[in-house]
Amino acid sequence: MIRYLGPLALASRFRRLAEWLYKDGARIYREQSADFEPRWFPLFYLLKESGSVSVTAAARALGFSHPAINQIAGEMFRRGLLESIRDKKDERKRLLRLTKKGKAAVSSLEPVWADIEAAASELLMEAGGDLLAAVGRLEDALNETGIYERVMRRVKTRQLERVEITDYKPQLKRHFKSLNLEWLEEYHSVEDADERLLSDPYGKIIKTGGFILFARLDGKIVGTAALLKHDEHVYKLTKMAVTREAQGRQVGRKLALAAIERAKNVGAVRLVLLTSPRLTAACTLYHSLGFVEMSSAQSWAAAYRRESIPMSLDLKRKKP
Amino acid sequence: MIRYLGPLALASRFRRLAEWLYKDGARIYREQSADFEPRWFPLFYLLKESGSVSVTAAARALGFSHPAINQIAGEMFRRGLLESIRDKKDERKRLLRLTKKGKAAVSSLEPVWADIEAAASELLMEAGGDLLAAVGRLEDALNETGIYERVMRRVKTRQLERVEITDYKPQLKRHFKSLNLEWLEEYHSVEDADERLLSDPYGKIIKTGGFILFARLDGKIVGTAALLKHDEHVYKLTKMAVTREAQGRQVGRKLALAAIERAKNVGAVRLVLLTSPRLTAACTLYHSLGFVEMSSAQSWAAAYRRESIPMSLDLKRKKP
DNA sequence: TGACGATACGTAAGTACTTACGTAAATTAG
DNA sequence: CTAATTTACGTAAGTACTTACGTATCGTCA
Repeated sequence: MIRYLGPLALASRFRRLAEWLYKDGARIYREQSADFEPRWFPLFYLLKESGSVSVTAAARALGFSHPAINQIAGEMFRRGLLESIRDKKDERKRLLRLTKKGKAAVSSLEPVWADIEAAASELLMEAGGDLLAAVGRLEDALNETGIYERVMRRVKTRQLERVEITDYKPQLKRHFKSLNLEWLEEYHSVEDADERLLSDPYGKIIKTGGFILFARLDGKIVGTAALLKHDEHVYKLTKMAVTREAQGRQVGRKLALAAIERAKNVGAVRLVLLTSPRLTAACTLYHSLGFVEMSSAQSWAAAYRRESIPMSLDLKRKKP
Repeated sequence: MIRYLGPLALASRFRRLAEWLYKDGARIYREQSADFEPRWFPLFYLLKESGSVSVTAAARALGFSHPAINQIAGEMFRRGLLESIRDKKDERKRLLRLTKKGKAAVSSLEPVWADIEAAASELLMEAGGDLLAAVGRLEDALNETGIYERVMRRVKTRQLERVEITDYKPQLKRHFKSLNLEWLEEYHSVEDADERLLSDPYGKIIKTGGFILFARLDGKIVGTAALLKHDEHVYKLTKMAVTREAQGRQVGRKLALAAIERAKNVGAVRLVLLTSPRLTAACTLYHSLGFVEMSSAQSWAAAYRRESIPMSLDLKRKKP
């Protein structure tokens, strides 16, 4: 039985429950020789209570898409239960309301509705645990944070844990160059300044008091990042590159987190970087880590045309 | 909000919950660049656990229709995740099982499943009230007695209450004849014996110690039944007729119940009747009231060819 | 053993929604 | 006051199932 699959199969079970309820509802109306479909009920009830409602207003109120309301309204119109008039104040709107026949149908349907309601209540009582309230709370919880966000949070921490960070070693030098070239070739042209720096990472970065970090995933080097020493208190995060296949696996985040940690450990109070608004993923990452854009202060400004947004992170302040 | 509609809109709410879960599931797999649909999960999981399963066996196990399994299996086959072989022992059966690629996919999917499961558990925890168990009990309750049966039970008692029973009065004489003629003309030809009895109900039925009852629905006479006195202890229920428009509204049941009550009150110990197997609704009614078929005892046997099944109710015995 | 209903499967079409997209009216921006 | 954007609605097509139905194979009973 599907029940053993636990929460994973909840969706299927909910769907099946809905189907049972609909099917039995249809059978009940048919047996009562009432020309009425269970799926009409929400709109029918809304119109009974509210008088006249526009298509999208009904959709919002009932939690359906507007074409669904359109289709249901169409069927009810064909049965003569519903009519529509253009809204005088807003010619786009079509106000739906029950016809005389529709209102008459209410009184013959109401006892059946009452019976269905009573039967459903009995059923919920048997199920116990105040199912209705629990479902309400489930909807609230989902509204606040969807399944997607909840799962992704877990996926990301798991991925983050899979990434290993290692320091610069001479035999990793080639990766520093190749990863950055891969990135440069995709987004820009490779310039002389790039070429010089990438060919001598030790001399240009580490010897001047900076650091180079590498990220390893499943034993393979998939990303790198450099910390360039600007002065005693300020380091610059630069030359961050993650290979295409490993993107979206939190490699960049792990590198950035490691860089921040390292900067703190060597007594830095501020971390700066340059990025481009075109690199939305990077910008989102930096923002989420606490970096803020610096509108002024161009003293250490762009060495390359492509880098247009300077960002800065205060290492002394706690994260909000 | 739809929530105000209470249990009546439960079906819609379940459906929407299912949709949310599916949609977010799809998004998660997509983002993980896993070529996997949430709807495959139940079959995939079943095959992972059970090795190889036939189409209908899978459908039964998962609670889907077999075409659903067929379609899902088709998609998984096209992706190379699933293969099928004919069952050697039963050439009709097609055994589904995961391919090498499918089994390989399991290991990459399992961590994601674990994350989804954890997120779902968290969600259920937030919803509280042990929703999963409550849903299980709801399914059990529905399996035992469907919504349809539960509602119809209520509908029927309500309808039963709406029917009023009155005794014979001269001004109702014409209804006794017209109701029975309507019935006779639909199911048989009208014979002389019918004609004579229907034209003189007082003389033929009441003067000989019997009774005639009428059923009134919304002020209109819609049904009738007669109790013919056979001897001091045995009465015969006959000439039961309900007009077409009022059928299915418990008029016959109310008449029969009133007749039983009346027979008891005048000291009868047994009620007999003749019916035809063709009249399934009538047979069901009589059975449900406790009448049993008499295979022997033809002493008071059929006066009319059309009535072939004699039935009898012991008025002294309590209902089982 | 040969006709018979039962079972397994495939295919087609229906259902109750959805997303996607196009048009017209209303609102806002410049 | 015109242009651009937003909103309301209708239509088309997709989705994830279902029911309905046709065909092939299987047990079984006279």
